[in-house]
Amino acid sequence: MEKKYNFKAIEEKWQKKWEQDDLYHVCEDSEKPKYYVLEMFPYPSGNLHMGHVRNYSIGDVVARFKTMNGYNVLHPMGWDSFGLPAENAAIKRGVEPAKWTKENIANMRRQLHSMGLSYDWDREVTTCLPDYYKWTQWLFIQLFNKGLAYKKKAAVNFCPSCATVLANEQVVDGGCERCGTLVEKKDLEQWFFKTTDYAQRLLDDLEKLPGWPDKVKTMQENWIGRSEGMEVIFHTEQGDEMPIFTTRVDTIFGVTYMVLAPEHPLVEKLTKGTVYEKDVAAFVNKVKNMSQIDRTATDLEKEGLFIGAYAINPVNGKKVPIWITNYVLMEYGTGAVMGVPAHDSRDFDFAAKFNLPVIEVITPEKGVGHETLTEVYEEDGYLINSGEFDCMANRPEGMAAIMDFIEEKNMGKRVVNYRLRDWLISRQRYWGAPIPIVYCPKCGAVPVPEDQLPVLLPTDVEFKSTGESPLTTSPTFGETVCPHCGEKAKREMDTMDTFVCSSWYYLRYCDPLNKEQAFDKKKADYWMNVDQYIGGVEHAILHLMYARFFTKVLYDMGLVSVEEPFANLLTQGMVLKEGSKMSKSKGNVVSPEAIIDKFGADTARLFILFAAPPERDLEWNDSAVEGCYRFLNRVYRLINDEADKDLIANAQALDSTALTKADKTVRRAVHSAIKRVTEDISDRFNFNTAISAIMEMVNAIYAYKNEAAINGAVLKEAKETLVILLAPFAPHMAEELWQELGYMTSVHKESWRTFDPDALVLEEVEIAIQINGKVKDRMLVAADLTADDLLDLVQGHEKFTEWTGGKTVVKIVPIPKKLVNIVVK
RNA sequence: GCGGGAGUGGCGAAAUUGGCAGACGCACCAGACUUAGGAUCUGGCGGGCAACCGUAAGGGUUCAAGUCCCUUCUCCCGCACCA
Repeated sequence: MEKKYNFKAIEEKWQKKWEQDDLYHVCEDSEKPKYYVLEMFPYPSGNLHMGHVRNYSIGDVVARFKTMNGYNVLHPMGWDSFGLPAENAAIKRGVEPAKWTKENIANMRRQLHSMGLSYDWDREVTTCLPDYYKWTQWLFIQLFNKGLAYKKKAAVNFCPSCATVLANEQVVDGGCERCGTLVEKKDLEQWFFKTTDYAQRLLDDLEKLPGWPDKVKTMQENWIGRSEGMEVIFHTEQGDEMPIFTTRVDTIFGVTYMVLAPEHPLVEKLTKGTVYEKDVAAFVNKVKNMSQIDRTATDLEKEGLFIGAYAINPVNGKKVPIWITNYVLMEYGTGAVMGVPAHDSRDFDFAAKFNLPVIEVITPEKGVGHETLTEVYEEDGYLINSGEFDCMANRPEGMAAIMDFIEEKNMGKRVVNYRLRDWLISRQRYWGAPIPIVYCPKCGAVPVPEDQLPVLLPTDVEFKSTGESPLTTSPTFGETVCPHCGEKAKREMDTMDTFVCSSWYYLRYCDPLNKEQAFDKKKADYWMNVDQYIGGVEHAILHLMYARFFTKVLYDMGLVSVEEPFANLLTQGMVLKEGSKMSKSKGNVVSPEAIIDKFGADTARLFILFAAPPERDLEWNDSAVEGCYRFLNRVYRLINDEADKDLIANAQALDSTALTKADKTVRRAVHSAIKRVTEDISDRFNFNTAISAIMEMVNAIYAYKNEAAINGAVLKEAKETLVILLAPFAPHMAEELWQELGYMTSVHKESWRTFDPDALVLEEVEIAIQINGKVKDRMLVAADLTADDLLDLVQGHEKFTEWTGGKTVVKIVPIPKKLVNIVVK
């Protein structure tokens, strides 16, 4: 009776055994090269989805492959477990966030176990547990002490009806998601990290990351948004300084008006007590209450209002009106802009709408201006109407000359501006790491001393549907004493953005149980940086930028020795069904648990790796999953074939000088599979082609078994190689079959095989005979023929005139092992 | 609008350095075994009767183009008035 592939029994058996043997536990080991492979840790929403399965399958192949190649591999897993969903569950279902999160983690951990992943679970990290967030708080204090954490007023979304702060995601069409009331902007004191201090380094060091996709680097580059320009100080008629930022100072003689952001402090000052005051205030109010999204939408109608004041252009003393508009942002530059309608399309539209004058200062032809400019001119050319700078090329000479002029006269200076803003980390929420700050009436904002950490989240809180932070409902949390002077003091009520927790977890994995420090530097030095980071592209900007920022800050403090956390980054594509992302609302979700139950984890893993290369989106296909299941069955039957047992048991050492043609053919398949799988995993992460190489090898072994004479040594080599190559992809099946082949040790501790180049050598190859690039014939020739040999062979061939059809031969191009192209006329 | 990526059989895809397009798999078709087949095995499978034609469309370079260059189109992702 043939053995049946009982995946359930096999997978459970080996998962249990691996756990008992602590097979995936690692320590620092100076004898071996280290390799740190990391998948982005999940938010414990309750259930694994296919995106997770894909992410962890990829990571697991890399981890197992590197282990088999002699590396000491760190492959950890944990939980990004603070965040809003837990709090919402508390409000909706009355279950405490801690309990809800814990149960979700338990369930997802069980699901991860059922996938047979090679994690060192002794290093599990959970960001919502005090032994982790203690160090998140400690890190906050380090940043605070370095002046990198500071407080300032910032606008938040506020629902006046619910009297609560809303996250951006809770604002729907400008209204509160709960009650629909129009959301207002409210200024609150909030904590920030000074990411802007690191803008230039975050930008420059992208060049040190050749192992990152260009796409991600470009996204980060754009997000940092460096631009070089000038800050020029205009003055109002009344003498107030009004600095502006421009990248086009070459057009400064063309200024015909100025624009301020509605929030600009000068707006109120300049209009107070004038006839413009009321209208301006109304305009400002209207713009302020627009959501950030609406406000920055490109199709937003440009609105503007003259505020009754004038500014003086420092370069020519010209008096120009000051306006306010909805498209100038207070957060970028200085919140004030010069309007040059002739050479900026936005300014051109604005001037046209409000009938403002246009002065041409750049022309395509030297010294020749237009009577009137009917359309914006944004190209380069020659300066005109620009005083002493006339007739210069606007760039680069004109630009440089005007910059020098302005700096000489102290009217402004060259500056670099970034779009990157400081990172707002305050959340008016409960389920996050409390910000470890105490407000003392005497001493001000005082960090909680290290020996008093962690600042624990209180449990005596209420979860109300009004949306106010539950932390504020605790009768015990807020009141404390000042660590400095011992007087009564109040605790900070805000918690940290969960992105703070996930900005350093890769370091905690290096030393997860440390009670004395966030991590031991020696251990971090051993493991860091992460050799391969794998995750969804949706984290391309925020998470990856914050993690890079943290690493740089810690580097500057001497706590780590690397300046970049992730040497190589793989961004995986989405898992789709019927062309769109799996989602509950679309009802096209395929549950990993159901698939594992029906076909086993090995099949699920194999399919998800085989169906597409990892960066590309992957279309789920039920029958293709069955195909992978059939393939594993085929492998199972092949290795278990009773007929081969004696042959393999009695096999002599492989004698490569005494092989039949069939022996050589199957060995070629085996060794080229080793070559291809090795290269596909290590150089390209193309697991799909690696798997197809294994499939071809299986086909070749089956073909070999039909031969009259089978060499036991060759068959043994083939079967063992197959199991080893399959081990990273289908770990349970490989382990089972390795045992079936008579081994008592784990296949996952086995050494990866190297291919024998001699086994790849072909004696004969089929080449194509082309006429003018079209294949006319094929012939079998010795593989070692040189180009000259080929030329002779073809020219002297009996079919030569048949091929050429009697036409004139212009030339013959022989390509060894490939083809011969005969060019005729 | 700007930036990035993609477009190859009925489908997922492969072609790694310019060298025989479609490996591998799914679906489908035929056959074998079988009481039976949604198991397994064997064979076929881009289009066309053929000469030939085929990698989004058009042009170019080359002995040779899916691959290089130019033009255009479509789709996906990111950013979105950044002065």
